[in-house]
Amino acid sequence: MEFPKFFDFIQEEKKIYSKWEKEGCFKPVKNDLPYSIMMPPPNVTGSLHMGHALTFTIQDILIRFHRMKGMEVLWQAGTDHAGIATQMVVERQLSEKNIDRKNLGREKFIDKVWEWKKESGGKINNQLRRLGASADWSRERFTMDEGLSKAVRKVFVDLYNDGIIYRDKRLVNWDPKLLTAISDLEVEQREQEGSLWHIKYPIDSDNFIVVATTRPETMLGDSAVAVHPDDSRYKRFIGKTCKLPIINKLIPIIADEYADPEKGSGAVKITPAHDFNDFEVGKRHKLKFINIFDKFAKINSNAPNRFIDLDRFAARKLILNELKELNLLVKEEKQLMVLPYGDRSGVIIEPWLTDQWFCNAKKLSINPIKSVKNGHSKFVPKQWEKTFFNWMENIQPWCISRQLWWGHQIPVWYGPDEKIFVALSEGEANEKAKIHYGNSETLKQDQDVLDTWFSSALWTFSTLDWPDDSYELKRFYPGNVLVTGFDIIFFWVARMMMMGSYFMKKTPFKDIYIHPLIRDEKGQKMSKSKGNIIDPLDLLDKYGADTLRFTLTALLNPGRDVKLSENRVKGYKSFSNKIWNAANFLQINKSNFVTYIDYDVIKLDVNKWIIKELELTSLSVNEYMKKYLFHEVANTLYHFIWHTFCDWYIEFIKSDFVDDNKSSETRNVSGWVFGEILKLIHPTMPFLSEQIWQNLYDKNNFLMMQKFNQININKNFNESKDNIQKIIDIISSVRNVRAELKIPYKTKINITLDIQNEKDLKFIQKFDNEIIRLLKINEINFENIKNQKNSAYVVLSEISLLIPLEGIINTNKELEKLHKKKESETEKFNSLMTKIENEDFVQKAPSHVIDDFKKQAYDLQSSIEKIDQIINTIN
RNA sequence: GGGUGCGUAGCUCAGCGGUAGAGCACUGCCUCGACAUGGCAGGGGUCACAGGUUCAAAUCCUGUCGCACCCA
Repeated sequence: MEFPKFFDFIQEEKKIYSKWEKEGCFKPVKNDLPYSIMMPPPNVTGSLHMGHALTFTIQDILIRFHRMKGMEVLWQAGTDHAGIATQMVVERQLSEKNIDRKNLGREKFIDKVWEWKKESGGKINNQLRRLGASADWSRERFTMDEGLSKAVRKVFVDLYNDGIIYRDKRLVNWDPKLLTAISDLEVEQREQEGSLWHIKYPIDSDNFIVVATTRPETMLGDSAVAVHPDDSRYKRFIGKTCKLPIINKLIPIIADEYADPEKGSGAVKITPAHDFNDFEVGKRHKLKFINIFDKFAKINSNAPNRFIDLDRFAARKLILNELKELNLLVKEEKQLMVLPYGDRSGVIIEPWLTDQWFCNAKKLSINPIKSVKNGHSKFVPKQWEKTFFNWMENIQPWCISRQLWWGHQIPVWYGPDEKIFVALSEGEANEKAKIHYGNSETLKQDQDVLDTWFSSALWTFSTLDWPDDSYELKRFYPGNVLVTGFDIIFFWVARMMMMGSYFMKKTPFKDIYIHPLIRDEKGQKMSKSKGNIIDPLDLLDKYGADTLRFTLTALLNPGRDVKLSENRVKGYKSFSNKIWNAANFLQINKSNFVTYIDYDVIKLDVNKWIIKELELTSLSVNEYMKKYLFHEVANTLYHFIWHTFCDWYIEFIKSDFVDDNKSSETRNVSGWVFGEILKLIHPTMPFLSEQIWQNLYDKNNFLMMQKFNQININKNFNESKDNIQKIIDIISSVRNVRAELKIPYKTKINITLDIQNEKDLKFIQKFDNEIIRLLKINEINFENIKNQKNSAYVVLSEISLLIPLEGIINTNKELEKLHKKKESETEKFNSLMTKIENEDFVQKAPSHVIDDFKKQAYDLQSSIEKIDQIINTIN
């Protein structure tokens, strides 16, 4: 068979993926042990970025790995409906056709959104396919699906009946552009330069109090001035009133610890309806809540006429001008401050007093906190627990209503007298109303929708058909692990844990693996404005999915951000190529691509050795997978495949293929070991490995559906492993001498090996042909090293090696080297001996350390003695 | 201001009580029938600094300096 020179990933990846999908490889296969990951649903408007590439690569590695361990694996896929983002996208499209959402009406608008979704929503799912994600697309869910919507309504009704959801008038983060409340998490705190204005509030004809504020326009809604109770400057004013300029009404001067004597003037104006801190102060002191903004953040009719309808920034200008004229503006200080911006709209968020639906997150947080504390849910790395506890223990009421059209309309109906009916359906609400009023009344459903995260929080069980009882629900809840970046610990982990533990009585995942963020090569966050974005689709085109996946995996060490540069990806491209070429080599040499071998019939040491190394590698990979140490998985495989298998094993066996006594065993072992390599690398490099498997092993059965072999060597292959290591050491040291002395390979040399140990001698003699071939030397003499001038010497612990260099090289240099080596070994030996002779050490150190030190000292001593002998023979 | 990490080879980082490792980069040699996206070999580090604990510290503790991120 003609083996293509390169893996044509552009052509093959697509073909392989669609074969997998067509054959149903991504669906769970019934088995004893379930394994499930609930894919955190990407936003339906989203498109693949580097963060997605990382998080879904990790998930796919875990999924493929456990599938190949023979578990019943479900990777639940889907997207969320992204209320604000989607509504914005569709609105923008409509406005291009000069259509206003409001003219269209709610129903028609929602139809438009569904149309959009059908055409261009969820393109990220196809991008995930390109990455190789083996999610069960046949079970794909969308948070607006009927089933999931049913779950949303049930959760709302239950939580309302349990008193956890309630209606309240509170300050919310109001987005005056999108005209909706948004959550704390959708508010971005941006640092920028601003001003602190000091303003006089007159007390009487002689006295005034200076307040400092960054938002003078809000003084239209001031209801007090607060000072610290212990602030001696202001103590005498507490309980008095001052005149609020411009409005010209009297407001009280109150004592409250919220006023910070160090900050500004120490006196602070209190605007309870427009600041979160002032809101609390206002409640404590029973102040008036004066709302001065409308929903566009323009001044409303609670302010004097000339301000009405002014935008907040225009109002600020006017107020400052008037204060200046009144001579009440003391000074303006420039300072750095942090302002809240809506992450979708990009405008400054306004704390605004409105009626909203809230969820008592405090109550819901109790069980998740418990289950992390008692270990039912574990954070990996553990340190993230602290962040989680910190957030959960200070959790605020969760505002769940949004003033949007796209989303789950709140299942609440109002009677003519505003009486609330909470029900699973309109019909049920009507029935309740009939009972309440005694006759049919027209009800009006709440116009608001629920926060997207309200439905996403149910993802771990709503996708498994809850509230219906299904096989999948019983089988795959709770999931094994949640994989996510730390930036959404709060979005995902916290909310899903709250809802999961409330409705399913168990937290939704056993492990919570938090991975780092991807940054550019300088460690900067990738962002459009910085122009440092690396597009994963671009990398997929240039290097293929396997290489991108392997790169991400190799760079993924816990606790540190991933600094990615295209050069790193380029580097790992060579690794893909190496694997491809190893396959090519084995194929040329007619390896048997078998999937079973009998360890008991293996005789050759190289074969025992490589199987032993494979076993060790496989054990490490399993250990590292269990601990989510993906960089170790990648490094272990990289080292084993490239250095152990390709650099040494393949080099060793080249001669076996032409040796009738050895070729048959080696063809079996090389083929089998390589198949196991393909299995081990498959979770990280699924396409390349599958392609080689299809070409060489089994056209009819996919690699991705194979099971790992339990490599359980009943015979002891350790001896071969140690012996082959000796051969490797001999070869390396001769190469070293050759390179150091610059002896070209054209110059043929001989070597002499002086091996005292009979067993070693016999073993190494068996390998003389391999050594001669790999070193390109003439011959090996096995004899005691005698006095011989003009030679190079190497001392391995129990083997001495001599290279006669008569006429080839000047040996003075060699002598120098030997002296240097003796010096350094003597130094090491002495430092060991001081330790061994130290009584404290002998008494306190564990015995295995002492033994180890003694052995090291012994080895050094015999090595030094040998060096001495050789030096003597030369002299 | 509060919190969480991090300062180890030129770069990116492992190691986290027993005397320093990897990948890349660099240097030299090599077209030898798998692979130049390659092979062989090599140079390079008082493990930020200062104290302390210990028989033993890159590793644990305290402090200092520097950097990053999160929350006010």
